[in-house]
Amino acid sequence: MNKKQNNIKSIKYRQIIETGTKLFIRHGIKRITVEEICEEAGVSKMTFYKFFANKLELVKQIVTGMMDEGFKFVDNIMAQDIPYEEKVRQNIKHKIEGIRKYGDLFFEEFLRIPELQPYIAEMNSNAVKKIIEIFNTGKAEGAIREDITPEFYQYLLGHLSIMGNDDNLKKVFPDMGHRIETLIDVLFHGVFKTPSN
Amino acid sequence: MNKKQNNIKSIKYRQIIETGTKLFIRHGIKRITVEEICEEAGVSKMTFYKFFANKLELVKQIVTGMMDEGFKFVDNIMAQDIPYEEKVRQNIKHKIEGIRKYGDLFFEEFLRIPELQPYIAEMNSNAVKKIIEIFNTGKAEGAIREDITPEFYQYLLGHLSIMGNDDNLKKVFPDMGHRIETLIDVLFHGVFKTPSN
DNA sequence: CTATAATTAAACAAAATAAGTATAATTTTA
DNA sequence: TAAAATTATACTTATTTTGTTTAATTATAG
Repeated sequence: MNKKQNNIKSIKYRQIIETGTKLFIRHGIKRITVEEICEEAGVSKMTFYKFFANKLELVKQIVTGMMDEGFKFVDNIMAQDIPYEEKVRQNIKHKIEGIRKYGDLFFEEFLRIPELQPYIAEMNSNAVKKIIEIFNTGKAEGAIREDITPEFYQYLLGHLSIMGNDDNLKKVFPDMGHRIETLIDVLFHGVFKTPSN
Repeated sequence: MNKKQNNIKSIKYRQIIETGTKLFIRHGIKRITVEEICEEAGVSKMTFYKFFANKLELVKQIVTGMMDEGFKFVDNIMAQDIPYEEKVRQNIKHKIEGIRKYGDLFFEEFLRIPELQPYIAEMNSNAVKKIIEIFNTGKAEGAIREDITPEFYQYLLGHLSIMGNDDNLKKVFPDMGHRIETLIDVLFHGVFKTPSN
């Protein structure tokens, strides 16, 4: 009746997650085999299959972990006593840094896996909910212009992300921090109620 | 009787070589499939197998091409009218740059492929021959100290290569050019007959 | 110390992927 | 426009990967 397996976040589990993440980032998902992850993580195949039904379940849990971390970060920022605009800026920068850190290879392959489409849709929905939540906070605080709709806000955020990772823009602003700041300044100039408008 | 296939270095052939090299450098040899190379190179599988019996034959031809290019470079340098010591310096720098450019992944995997061991041994033997040839030129020109043996010369070169790619040394001398210059200065100080000795 | 849970190692069948070939059709090129 | 080069497709065979089963080993809590 001793239930040690309740150490759900056991050391082996974390080793698999970390190694999987590392290998997926470097080589993409399809190139990496379960056995490879096990060897690199110093874990037997049986242990892997104890925690994950298959490779795609591992992928899901990695992404879920990333999302959770992201939500936690957002919540921390939103609880701070700083201007709303500053909160949004920090959130955006954190998100884009995350995308950069994990690289395109992993995300782009992840998004195209047919079996994962329902999961991806749900993650997306969660993300949108969070964005709307932030948006509503801004509205409530009177920090966002009245005529900006949530849809347009989302649209701006999406394009900010695309532009922030654009290779041409990287040539113009090589430093990521500066690039993102500039993009926020330009794209969100008319969104926030600052002294200037 | 028209023999177009005598375009041995045809455009398709070069595309396969280039794409294969690129993919092997990024992901190593074992992870890359023949079909993947074909797709990326815009070439059908049949064309691939016209030029190469299999993936390892492609690997061989890539390495042979690299070696040939290296030998050509050495011959050019040696034909120039510059001090012997300067020739050796340029050759060493070129070789180490080559190793860096192709990265560890490709070379390390390449060197461990069992089926390629005879080929590797031959390439090695050719390389050693070339080194000895250069050494003998130096001896003939009186540019190398009398008591330096070819074996010791080779030993020094080998360790120069190892040290030039050492991560710890990279922290001390981040710039590769400076690092190699310094190593040559120190390790070969007693090899060349310079005004100072 | 000892029972129990956790992990491993090895062997294995089934599934999936990759290799390599044969054929006919299409495209290039001279 | 005819020969050569290339492709597309379909296919068989080989190899790799998956996921499971089993028994043995290791770690741990009481």
